[in-house]
Amino acid sequence: MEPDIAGKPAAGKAESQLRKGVLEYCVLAILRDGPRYGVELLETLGAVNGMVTSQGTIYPLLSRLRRDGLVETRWQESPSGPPRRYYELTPSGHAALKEFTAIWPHFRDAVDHFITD
Amino acid sequence: MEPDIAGKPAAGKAESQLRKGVLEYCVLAILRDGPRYGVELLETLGAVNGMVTSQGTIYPLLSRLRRDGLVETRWQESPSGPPRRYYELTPSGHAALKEFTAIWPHFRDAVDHFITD
DNA sequence: TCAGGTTCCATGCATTGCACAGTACCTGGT
DNA sequence: ACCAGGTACTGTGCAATGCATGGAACCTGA
Repeated sequence: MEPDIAGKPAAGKAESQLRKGVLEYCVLAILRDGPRYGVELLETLGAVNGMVTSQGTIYPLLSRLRRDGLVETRWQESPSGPPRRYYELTPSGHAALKEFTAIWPHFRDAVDHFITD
Repeated sequence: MEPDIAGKPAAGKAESQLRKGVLEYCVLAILRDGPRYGVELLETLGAVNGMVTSQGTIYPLLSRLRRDGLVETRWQESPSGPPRRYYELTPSGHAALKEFTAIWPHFRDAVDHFITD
């Protein structure tokens, strides 16, 4: 059992709670640029400050996205290692992402409004 | 049983999930300007686009804040109606708010980075 | 053969927004 | 005096989600 890609064991409580409901759409946004597989998504997320997460988060999340019809998957052999499951946006996934990108600015500005006195 | 202040029964699933972990700090931020009571907080939150919530959300949240020592309360008579419980920040509350205001900009920019291609 | 890295999956817990239901206080009309 | 309606607070139960934990399968290289 290997430790997760993220070196830090866990960020603060606030940061963890912030990800709720946002991580899902960040994944959809990444998939907008083309198909990705699990570990690749982890790396892309971890490259951005404050978005580090772990396999225990990403795989259940991807299962939910698949269950809800927001992504489709296909297996592909890896040049080294076990086969990879590539995730790709469905029309529903595109729609969900579009809906979020419409809501997000309002929400972001609302929080800014309260935080900055 | 009266309906909540918010006219709209419920926003989309995304908007609801967005509030998780943020509402708590918005409340702390409002309390930074001075003591407020429950319904007053509901009105202040509802005045900002995307932050509408209900009593079923705010009162359990306030109970948690009190349990965790982030706020203190005192009862005060109302000019018309039942007595009001006023909430006020403790030093721990100020510290938690300060921690969040330090994290939020990074998180906000991270989401923006993914969303805006 | 076997140790280690890579990739995936499933289970269980804590947190949190919210719907729903209930209690208590005050005011004003009859 | 009585009661309807508004104000304000409280508690319970559910669903969604991040995450820790454990594990299985595949490949490479010593």
